[in-house]
Amino acid sequence: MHIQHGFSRGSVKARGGLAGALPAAAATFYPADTAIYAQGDKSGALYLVEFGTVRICSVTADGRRQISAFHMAGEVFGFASGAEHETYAESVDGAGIRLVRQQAGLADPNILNLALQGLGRAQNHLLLLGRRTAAEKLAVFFTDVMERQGDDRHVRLAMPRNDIADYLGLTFETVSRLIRSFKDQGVIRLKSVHEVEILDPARLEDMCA
Amino acid sequence: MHIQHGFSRGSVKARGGLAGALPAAAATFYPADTAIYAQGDKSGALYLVEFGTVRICSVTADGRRQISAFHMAGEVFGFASGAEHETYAESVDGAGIRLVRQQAGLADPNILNLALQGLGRAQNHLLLLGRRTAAEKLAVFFTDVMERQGDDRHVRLAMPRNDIADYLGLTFETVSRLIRSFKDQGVIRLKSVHEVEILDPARLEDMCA
DNA sequence: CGATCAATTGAGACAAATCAACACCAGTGG
DNA sequence: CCACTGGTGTTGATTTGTCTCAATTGATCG
Repeated sequence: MHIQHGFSRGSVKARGGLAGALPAAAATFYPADTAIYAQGDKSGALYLVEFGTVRICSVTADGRRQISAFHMAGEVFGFASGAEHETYAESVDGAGIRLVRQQAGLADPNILNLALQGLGRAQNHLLLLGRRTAAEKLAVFFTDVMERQGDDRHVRLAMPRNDIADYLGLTFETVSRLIRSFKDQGVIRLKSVHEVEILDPARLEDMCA
Repeated sequence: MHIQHGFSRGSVKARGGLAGALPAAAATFYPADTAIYAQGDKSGALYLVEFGTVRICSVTADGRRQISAFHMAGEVFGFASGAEHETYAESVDGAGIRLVRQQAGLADPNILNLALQGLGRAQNHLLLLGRRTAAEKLAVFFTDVMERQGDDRHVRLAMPRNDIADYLGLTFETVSRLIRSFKDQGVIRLKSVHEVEILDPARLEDMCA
């Protein structure tokens, strides 16, 4: 399914301490829109994002998709409760992925912390999906990406509008309209389709409700 | 904040193998609508539901509430990523809670599995909140509770309509109307406000989409 | 420089929320 | 025993946020 390029890189950017003290391993480059693991694949392995962005997806029987998380440089993903993955993971934009652990197993408190971090984020996202308006959703999304990218003035959107929509529980048209609306209100400016400049961070904060 | 009754009970109903091999400890009874832990409380402890139902909640700044999970007999809750709880837990209907672990810590693969189970459920719920219609949400909810209660014909709703609504990302009026609609379609029957009989399980399954 | 896919924009439809009234208890006290 | 009361649930009328459908523009790439 996916093409594995023989790609390797020096050291992991230890962002946020997530990746601390994890063993080194070979890295793989996944071009845009290629699968990292599929639904039904044997679980156990954990992956570290070196660069690029990864999306974790679920789908309903009739094909509606929900993106449960985006993972960026320094973050670990691949957790599964059973023997098989119930979600699937894809590279969004071309991502370097390091295999961190073949058998997520016994006795690593580090792993537990990463799993709990994932759980915390998921709970936060439940609140967003269940109880926030479309505008609030987008404001929270921008704020979140901003913080994770470490720049409090710019947001680089690695993913297409459709992915943002599937992450926020909206349609891509609504996402597009909201971005327009933020622009009209002077909260943001579009440097390009994928580059957002935050003109009024305070106002953006307010919009998170 | 909460009244701790001196309550104790023999053995845990080991439903679904969740509670296997966890050490025994004192149990506490929490009357309906009392707090088990609050947002901001120090985290670390884990709790086992002996009987009754517990809700895990988050709230927005302006008070909108999302219930991220209900926990029933045999299930463990209390996981938190940081030093403090970002969610809060309350007894729904009067619940017996056993403290399972004071310091969720090092090297217990069992704990990791429980956390991963929680993560899996959360991801499932993200799909529900983000991509399912109101009717689908309720159908999934009934199905889920049915399975967890082990009776494929009856659902006992320990929680009020408002809690169901906050769990499914709806309003209680909509929940009420949907129940009515299910009844009109002959899918369910209300034995009482809190007791649902599934008349047509196959149809209910279909409604989950 | 077409061709293709992503993004934008508009008009209208619809699902669910909101606002509002009323019914149904269970508990309390007269 | 019955009226009273407050909470929970139901039902109705209406509004509204977001989706759907449709057309157009804009980017990207052989």
